[in-house]
Amino acid sequence: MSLPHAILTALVEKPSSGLELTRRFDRSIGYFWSATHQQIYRELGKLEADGFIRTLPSAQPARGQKKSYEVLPAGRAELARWTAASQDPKPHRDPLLLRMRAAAVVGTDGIEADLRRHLDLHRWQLAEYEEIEKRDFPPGKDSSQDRLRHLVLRAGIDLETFWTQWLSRALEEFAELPGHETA
Amino acid sequence: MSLPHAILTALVEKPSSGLELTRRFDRSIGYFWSATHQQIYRELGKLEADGFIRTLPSAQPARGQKKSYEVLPAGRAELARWTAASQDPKPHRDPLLLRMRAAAVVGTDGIEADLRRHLDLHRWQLAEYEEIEKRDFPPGKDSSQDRLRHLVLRAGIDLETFWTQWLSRALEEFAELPGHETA
DNA sequence: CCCGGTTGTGCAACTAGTTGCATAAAGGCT
DNA sequence: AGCCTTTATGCAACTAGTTGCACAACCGGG
Repeated sequence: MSLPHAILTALVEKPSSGLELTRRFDRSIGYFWSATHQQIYRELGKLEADGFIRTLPSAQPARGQKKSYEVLPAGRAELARWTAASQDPKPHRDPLLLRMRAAAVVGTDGIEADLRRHLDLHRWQLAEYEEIEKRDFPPGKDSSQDRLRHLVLRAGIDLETFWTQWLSRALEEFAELPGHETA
Repeated sequence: MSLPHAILTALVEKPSSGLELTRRFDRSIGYFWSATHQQIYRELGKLEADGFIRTLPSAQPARGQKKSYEVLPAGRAELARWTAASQDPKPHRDPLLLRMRAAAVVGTDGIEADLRRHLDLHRWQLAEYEEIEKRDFPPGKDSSQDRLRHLVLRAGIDLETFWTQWLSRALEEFAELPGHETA
């Protein structure tokens, strides 16, 4: 049940319309909580019905018209409650590790190319994160808010670093496996 | 669509009943692809209907009776196909990072205790993985299968190591935040 | 011998997330 | 004016996963 809170967080940071939220999810919050525009619109409806957000008075509500939302005090309170509440970590689900395990029993034929592709994607994501770090967190920018946000970004950077290293290692390992095509 | 393949992998490794599979998921495959017994039973039914697995002839099928399954050639072929097929990485979803970001806007009150709890859980999991590594992958055990399985376990170890480090750092960071209770 | 706990299998309802498509206004182009 | 693309919002159907419960056989103790 995190999507409504992801949206509340985004809206507290800055009131937005559904599409603006969708774009912001693609760029920043979506790095650790992705959502499609359909999910977002549906959830905005629920949040409004619950009295957590409201449409900004200025905009007239018509289909195809921009409709911006802002967080109400009740929404902020709910967000604070959820943030402080204890939550059990959900078990991981990683198809790539699963495939590696499957490869151990049915053979590694064909998986290598995809591993390379994933490696490229993770390298690309890592570069993007490092770009953001350089841009948004230059030395000196260390208010409480900045420090916390930087911490979150660091998690992203470290995770991508892990994946690039792990995938590199996996590919090296493959190269040493008997029956490997060295051409 | 990974659960059926997770089950096929487990069954290729060793034919099992639904409950045995459930237990094995709790111990090993579940570390990166968790599943409840209900999911497993449902999926076993589908896999049987698809002709990928069959019940071992010996057992008589009655409710409350053990019913073991084994993988048929078609199942093995499907597993090989899936393993080799290219798959796009699914976007992450991490509630803890989301909460940290929310904490940046609504304050860190109350989240610290849960962070400590998570740190303990990750430390515990890390210790378990290291135990398994010592037990199952002593030096010298390095057939192709062992190397691949070890690689998967290494991913688990490295990820837990990352989380323990990140959480420790987050807690240090908190201690330096203005308004932090030092008692 | 029957009663309660454990083992094993399973259904049904619910929740969350994804996919595909529909609708509407606005702006440019000819 | 008519048409095409882009921006913006939204519904409906589907898929995957979770939760709660039910049922059946077996096994031990009083």
